Amino acid sequence: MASQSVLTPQAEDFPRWYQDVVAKAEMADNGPVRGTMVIRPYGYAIWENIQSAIDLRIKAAGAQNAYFPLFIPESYLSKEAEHVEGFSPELAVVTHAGGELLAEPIVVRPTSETVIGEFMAKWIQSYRDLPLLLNQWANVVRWELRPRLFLRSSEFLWQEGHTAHATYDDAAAYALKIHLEVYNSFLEEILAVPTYLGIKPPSERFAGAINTMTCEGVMRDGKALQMATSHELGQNFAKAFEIYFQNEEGQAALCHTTSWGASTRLVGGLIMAHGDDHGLIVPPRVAPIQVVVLAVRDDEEVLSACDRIVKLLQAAGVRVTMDQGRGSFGRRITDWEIKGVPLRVEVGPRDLAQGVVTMVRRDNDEKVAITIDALASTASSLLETMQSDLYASALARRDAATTDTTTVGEALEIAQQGFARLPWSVVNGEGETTLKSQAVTVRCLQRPDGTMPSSDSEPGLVCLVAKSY
RNA sequence: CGGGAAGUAGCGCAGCUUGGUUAGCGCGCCUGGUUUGGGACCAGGAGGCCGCGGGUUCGAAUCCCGCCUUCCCGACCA
Repeated sequence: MASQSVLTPQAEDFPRWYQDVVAKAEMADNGPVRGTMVIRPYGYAIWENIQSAIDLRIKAAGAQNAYFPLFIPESYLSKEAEHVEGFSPELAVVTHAGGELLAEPIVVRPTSETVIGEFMAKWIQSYRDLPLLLNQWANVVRWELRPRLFLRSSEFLWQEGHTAHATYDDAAAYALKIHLEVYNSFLEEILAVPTYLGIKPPSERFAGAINTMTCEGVMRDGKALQMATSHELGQNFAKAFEIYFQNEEGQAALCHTTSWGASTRLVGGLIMAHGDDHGLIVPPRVAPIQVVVLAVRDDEEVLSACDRIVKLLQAAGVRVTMDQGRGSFGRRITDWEIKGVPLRVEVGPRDLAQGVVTMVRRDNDEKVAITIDALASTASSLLETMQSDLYASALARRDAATTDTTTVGEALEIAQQGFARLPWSVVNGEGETTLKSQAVTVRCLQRPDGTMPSSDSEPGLVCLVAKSY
């Protein structure tokens, strides 16, 4: 019997589909306070895999992990004018503690440029202390008016990097290095999500930055999702927090700082970039479970074969779990599909009689019979194939969702379903206002060949516009 | 934060208009049995401060007020 769908089909109602998947795949729940999120073990396991892949790259880029406090004096925020202006609407402020009204309110960090700036000033004495390359894994709070699990929650988890450099060039180069070697590398190689790399137009810049670089993902409904950002902060924060160093000539000089972050939003991006009507599709390299070994029936011969197979896969370094064969077969398949486990190994009497197992790919439902001898090597290579196939199909969708155009009017129409690419000179100014009035924004600026511009004033830039999450 | 809709068992819902036995149904869950190659079946069972607080009333899931939460559309954002 053909199963009726468990999830709302994407084409019928994409946001509903998203919520269904998050709930049914046991990724997350809403917390009791509006906008808060409970991340369930399966969702958290994915996040942990994301974390370790990003952390590895951050360390390779030379930054060190540290931890700064959740509570920030309100006065710190005010030290950088644009920064405080950008963040004050979404701040959570503690006014009472220990049963008393506080003399100075305490802000729950929305990001940590300010506290870290304060300590950079203290720690940096000479050019020999530079560059100072820090990162922290933390939770932050930004009061959200329209929350969505993983995509926008009032409290979320992220990594925020903060660096100080002696020169503008060094700072700009480092922010770009993070953008490419940490974020883009992670997105392509691990999350299998192709993005548009570019810089934000001035209107979309981080509050207090002189340049913001972005990785804009294309979701399956054609909307954009900012998946990671890297900022050049110039000397704005250095001035506000007096981050000076003594240069080789013995003179005092202001540092140039950067900051960059990626959050639990990546989990939402993964869901919306790869998922289909049957549920999640988790790329093998981030999948907490890469292979599920499914006993077709609950009998001794089948189960002991499954046991053997699990051990073979574990020995080959595959993250594998076993489904004991209780309950109906179809039901169990559906459940694993919703969770997006890349490979399913079905083991039943019919397979065993022929000395094989059936291996099924989650992304294209392709089934192959594999001898048990060849199982581990086939699984490993199929996982790698799937990883690159997922990237390739996401890339094909990205390109199919993008249309070149020349006018703001056309761009508006295209942006109802996807991305429009057009000259920045056409949009810059009034065009941007027109787009915004219909919830369409400039996601990023690029050179015509798709590479990163060095600034928004470079001539001949194109922009990508879309609706966004 | 503005406009709309909604909150009844884990999930989806009926009941509310017209207040009145013990608040129902489907799925899921538990027990036993039969099953098992794409959401199985039979029998039995557990599970409810009807979102929270107040009011009206002899009596409130039902009527009134306030708050909280969720969803959709905007403005703000990783």
